[in-house]
Amino acid sequence: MTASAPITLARPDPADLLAWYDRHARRLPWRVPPDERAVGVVPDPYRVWLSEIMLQQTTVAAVKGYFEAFLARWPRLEDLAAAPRDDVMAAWAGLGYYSRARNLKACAEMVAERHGGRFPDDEAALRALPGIGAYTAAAIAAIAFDRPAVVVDGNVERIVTRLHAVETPLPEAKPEIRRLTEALAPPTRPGDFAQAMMDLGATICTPKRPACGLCPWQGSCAARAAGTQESYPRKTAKPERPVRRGTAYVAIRSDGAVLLRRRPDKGLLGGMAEVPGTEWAATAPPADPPLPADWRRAGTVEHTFTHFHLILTVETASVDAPAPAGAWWAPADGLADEALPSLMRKTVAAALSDRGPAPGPDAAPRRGRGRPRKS
DNA sequence: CAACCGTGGCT
DNA sequence: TAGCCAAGGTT
Repeated sequence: MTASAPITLARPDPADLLAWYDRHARRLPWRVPPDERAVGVVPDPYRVWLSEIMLQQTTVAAVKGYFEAFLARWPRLEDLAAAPRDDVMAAWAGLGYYSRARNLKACAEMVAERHGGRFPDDEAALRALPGIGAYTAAAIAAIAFDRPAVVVDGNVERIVTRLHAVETPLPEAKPEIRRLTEALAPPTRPGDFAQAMMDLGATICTPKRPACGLCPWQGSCAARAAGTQESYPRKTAKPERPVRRGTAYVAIRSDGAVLLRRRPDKGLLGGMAEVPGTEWAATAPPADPPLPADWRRAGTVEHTFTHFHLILTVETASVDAPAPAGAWWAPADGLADEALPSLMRKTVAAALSDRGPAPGPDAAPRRGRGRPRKS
């Protein structure tokens, strides 16, 4: 339900937003800016798709380096389709939500084989590809092909619930928000309109302390009129995160190599590499070292996932033995090329730093993204 | 359909 | 600084 707005509140005009976008569009590596688009420059669907997958639940700041690294290494869709899956997983390491990387690879292969290397331009066909849901299908259709698709993401939800002071909490409010967005969308420039909404949400209509004084719709916003903009969108309370505990074993060979294994494809960190360890449970599981050795405690690593907090006891030992079945020794200078998620990088770093002063090139705490280097 | 699935930037 | 939370998808 929507609060009744004062009659002095003008209806938000999409033309005002597009005019704002023409002047303030962010320049992003995957974007064709409005002045170029107006002159007939068309976006590369491969880049639009790659950026949209990376941007799912992920900030622009975190994506930029990865996007550029992927594009440099796999400039075209066929390159990505032909790449070894482990290379793609390793390049994705640190970005999170690793099913995206698995689906990215599967999608590239599917488009290469079943669509002749060209992305389809309609929502239904896009929606059928792995890793592409309702939002991403609409975003690619609108941005890459300028098709009149209605794009509803977190930015749009925030903007629209503020404009109309929608009292229904998310996710209940989604159908209502979609109707309001459809009513708002202009018949022209669907790609620019979608990107304008995202830029507005990212730079003006921010979750906290929105810059309403700079907003092209400041005279049309019910929440702004009431001074309650920060309270939208309403959300149902999130459950608190339980704690899980486990032990990780960092075996270090005399040449510095580290023992790794692969996690199963499904579930948490699926398809990624890890050091051997116990299960993670509410009560610490019993010790289960991968090899007989003189294990000693190297420290503790804490890591917060989306739905639980992990406290990992790190044990380490010097081991010179063949790798157990299913595991392998990763050379010390090759760890950067392994598909190690951030948790496991922290875990290995804890063991190496405990091991004493032999600070490798990256024993120091990483600032910014430590991951996306070259290759 | 609610639960599951990561991480780092920013306040 | 400790939370908060981001251009969602899949099952």
